[in-house]
Amino acid sequence: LSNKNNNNRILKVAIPVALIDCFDYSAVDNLPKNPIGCRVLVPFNNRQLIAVVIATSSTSKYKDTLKPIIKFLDDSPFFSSDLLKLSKWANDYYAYFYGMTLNQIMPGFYRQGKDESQLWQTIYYVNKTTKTLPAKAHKMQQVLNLISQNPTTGISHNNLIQNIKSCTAILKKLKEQNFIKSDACLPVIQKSKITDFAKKLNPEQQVIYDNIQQDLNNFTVHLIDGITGSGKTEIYLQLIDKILQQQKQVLILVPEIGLTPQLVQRFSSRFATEIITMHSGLNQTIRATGYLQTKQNKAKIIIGTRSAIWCQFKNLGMIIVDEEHDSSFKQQSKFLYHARDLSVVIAKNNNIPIILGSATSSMESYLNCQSKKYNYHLLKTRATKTLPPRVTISALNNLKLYEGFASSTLTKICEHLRQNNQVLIYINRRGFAPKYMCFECGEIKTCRHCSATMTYHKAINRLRCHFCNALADIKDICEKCGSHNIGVVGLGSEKIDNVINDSYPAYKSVRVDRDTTANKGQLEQKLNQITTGDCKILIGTQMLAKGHHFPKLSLVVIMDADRGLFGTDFRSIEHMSQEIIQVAGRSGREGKQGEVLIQTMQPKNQIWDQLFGSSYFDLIYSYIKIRTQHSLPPITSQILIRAKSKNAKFADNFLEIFKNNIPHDLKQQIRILGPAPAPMEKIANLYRFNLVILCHKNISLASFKKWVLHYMANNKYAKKLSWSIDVDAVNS
DNA sequence: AGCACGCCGACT
DNA sequence: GTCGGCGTGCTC
Repeated sequence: LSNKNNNNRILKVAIPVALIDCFDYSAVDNLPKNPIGCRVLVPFNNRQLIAVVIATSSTSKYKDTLKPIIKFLDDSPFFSSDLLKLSKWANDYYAYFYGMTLNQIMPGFYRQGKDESQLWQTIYYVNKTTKTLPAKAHKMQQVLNLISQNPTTGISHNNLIQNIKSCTAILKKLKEQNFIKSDACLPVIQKSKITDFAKKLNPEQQVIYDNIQQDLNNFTVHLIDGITGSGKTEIYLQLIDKILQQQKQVLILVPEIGLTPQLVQRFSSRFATEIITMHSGLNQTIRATGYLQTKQNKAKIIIGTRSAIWCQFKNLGMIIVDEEHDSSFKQQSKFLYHARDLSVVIAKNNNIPIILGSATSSMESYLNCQSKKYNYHLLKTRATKTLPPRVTISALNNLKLYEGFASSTLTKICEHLRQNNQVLIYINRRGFAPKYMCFECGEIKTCRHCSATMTYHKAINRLRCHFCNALADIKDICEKCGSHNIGVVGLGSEKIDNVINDSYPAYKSVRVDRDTTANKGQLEQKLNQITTGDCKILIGTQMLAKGHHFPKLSLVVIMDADRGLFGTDFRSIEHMSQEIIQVAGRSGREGKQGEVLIQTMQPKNQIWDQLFGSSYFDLIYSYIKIRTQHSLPPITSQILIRAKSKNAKFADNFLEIFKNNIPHDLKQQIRILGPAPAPMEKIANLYRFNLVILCHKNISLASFKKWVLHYMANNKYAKKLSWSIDVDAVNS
């Protein structure tokens, strides 16, 4: 083995720079037994960078100019061959630079060159000894007693200093005098305790469970299309149980873990096993520890957000992607991967089942079911025997509104509150009012840096841009025409909150939006207030629409359902449908039938019938027809090429020249739209332009992507603006 | 990507 | 005379 290594002393490494080729270096000292996948520190230009060995070789075309590496950072591969294979595939599919891809998927802790020894904890154990401590050594005795309480497992340093302040010196003394010994190891995951038991599945759930359960040892993709409250999670839980019995690991992906503490709680109350969470809210050390625990097969259930797919599983048995339609599975910067789609690749590589679940499944998944790539499972009754909510379409036409509310809406809210139920008022817009307008000349205050109107925030009595966060002072005179007839237009969550407090002073309300709920602690506290029934009226933006479970909620009011009906993006009608179905699903659980009230200026629009009169599948099917007519995704594959620059013309020209440079043979297979300004043309002083590439689904774009990457890496204008290649973009 | 080098204009 | 703007080239 070492002979073989000696003949392959040239290392091909992937370096985190925007360059396509890997770089060759010579290795001086002994190589690790298996160098491929190890991190190395290399000299690069005038810098030192952390790179990853992806191959060894006996030759290099840079033979004469090879530099030696500085050192190996691992003595065994940090990246398994499985992860190298997956990341290479993802890198090529999403058209990125491999060195940067590897850098991105590495936990921050390891990206900084640290290694696992820095994650170890010191554990103290008692030594069997006949010696006794001096009678006066109270603190020593106290520390020793605490350590003695855990004779077999020992007690960690961290745990000790939490219990007894500043005992480091004492510990040292105890160790010197042989009263205790210490050992270093990874933190142990506390097994969760079972406090909740499996519920009997209803016939519909049972059929799905049986179907999936009969083939748990092969690659299969299942879509569970189940309305809110239909009991998808119970099916997941019972399937997970099966996988755990096989001693295998389970990965559960959720859109935003910080927003769903209830979900983690639900999982940990059902299994006596090692459960960890993986998301960006954790600090680097905790995250790296979880990563290692997963790699060592010590973590059995991994609940995480999109980045959790880059964990190295030892014995993965199943993947679950909850709320699979959610666009937060798509990374929006740098390496633009889709965690749901890559999960399917991971399942395939591991020959294991994967379950996608949602009440508002994505078009992509429906299409894959239609083409029999995925297995389709429908859950159409609520598991708790609660009737689906009663839906009222409330026409606002020609009505005199009270601060955005129809009087019938206010009456309805009263009715529900009197019955001691909770009411949710959904307004997908934060701030007090989205516009500040001159009623004389119609001038609307826009952001200096963005092509957006500024939102009035009453709490600070200033205008704020929701795209770049810029602030502006209120002027009581129009800058354009000098009129004093100037003020706010439209509704935001802050205003609704004010109106509700004035209208229903007897009932406590809570507002959940990014302005009032900046950190996770606040959200959890507010969710608690809601669950205990302390608050009667909930006012919220999207934050409240996702995945939460409010047992006492009986009425959902959707203030402004028309927004999104005529969006610029071809996906906006789909997103609006998902949003309304998701928020409507919050009402009526635990046996009570809920009610949903939709305020609209378009009561005759057929969308309301489609949304609530038929299945979500039928609705999506009607959208699919439209996409088919226009050859839009997901009927076709799409690549979005973005360019942004301080100079609008420059970004526009850049894409135009790019378009004209596409080789003829590659042009044959694609359709090009644009370049055109992005829907939000200017954000933070940068002008954004898009070029859309569309292509028939069964034509490979691999060579096109490769060409684009080469073009960008070698084009001198590409360095003067910021560009991205977004494969399967979820927004424009 | 990120950094050095080098060329040019505008300040002490 | 020098500071710093950014255009260009290079990385095994």
